[in-house]
Amino acid sequence: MTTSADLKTIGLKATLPRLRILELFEKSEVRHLSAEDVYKKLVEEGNDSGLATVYRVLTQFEQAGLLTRHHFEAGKAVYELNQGEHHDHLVCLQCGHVEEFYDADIEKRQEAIARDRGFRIRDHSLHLYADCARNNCPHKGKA
Amino acid sequence: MTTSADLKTIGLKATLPRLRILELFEKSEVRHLSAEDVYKKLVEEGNDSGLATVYRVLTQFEQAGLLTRHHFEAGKAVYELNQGEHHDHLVCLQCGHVEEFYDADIEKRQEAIARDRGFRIRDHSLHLYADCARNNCPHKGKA
DNA sequence: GTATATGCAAAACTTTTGCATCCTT
DNA sequence: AAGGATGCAAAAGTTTTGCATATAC
Repeated sequence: MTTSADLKTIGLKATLPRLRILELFEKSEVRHLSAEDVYKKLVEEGNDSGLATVYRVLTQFEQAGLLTRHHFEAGKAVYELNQGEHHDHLVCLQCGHVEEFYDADIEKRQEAIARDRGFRIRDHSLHLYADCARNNCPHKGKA
Repeated sequence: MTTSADLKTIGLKATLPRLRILELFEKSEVRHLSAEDVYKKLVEEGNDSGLATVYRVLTQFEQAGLLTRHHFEAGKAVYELNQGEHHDHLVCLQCGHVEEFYDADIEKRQEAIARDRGFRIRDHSLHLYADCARNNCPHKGKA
């Protein structure tokens, strides 16, 4: 749980929109949310909120390291709570479900590849796009 | 080199815009081009071209397997010629230069990870974002 | 009280679509 | 000749920005 103090620590005033957006990510079952997703949820909850503020807050949170931004294959960005542990993404093309994974071997190879070429990795993204199951997508039919 | 015949093979008429765009990718030093990049180059060359056509053609070429689309971290898509050999990308955050690489170990691990979870990989993207060298970016200073 | 943040509306960008005209086959 | 392709303009979708008002400290 993130508190007002945490926001101040990163140099941001603990305003209502910021607290609400953070809480939303912390309580959401769906980890990856777009600006539009966040905006809609805020509106559903009542209390007015502006889409522009959502974009501004998401950007600030990303710069502060609270959220991580991804682009996947769609034309818009999605954000997820940054909980320290790095992971990559396995995205089902059929139902859109996202699973996360971490593989130490892959991480090591990436480091080695960059080092061999004289690069220092700052960030990376690995997305596997796949079909999760035949007709009955376990995440679609939730069976 | 791609010819009119190749376009017909994939069910597309060999029109001037399509031939010009394909040639552009084949002759370009920069492998990754956005729709806007392509459009500008066509305009520079003379002969009128519409941005809408560029988008349509790029999409068709991608569906036909001639081009591959990537999203990197910017808000727009870039395309590159699909020359058969799969590869991943190492992008320099300082100078924007893109190097390509292929690592069999990583490919194998990806397959294994997806298989373990019951997924079948259709596509994937691995992007390493890094700094290529200290001040004198080899690709910036071309030294 | 002051500086910062918000909300609204307008703008900037990327991409898509409708439609009359043009070009390839 | 016929159907698909193009170009223009308008629209749709995402993200940014200007500015007056409201809020946190």
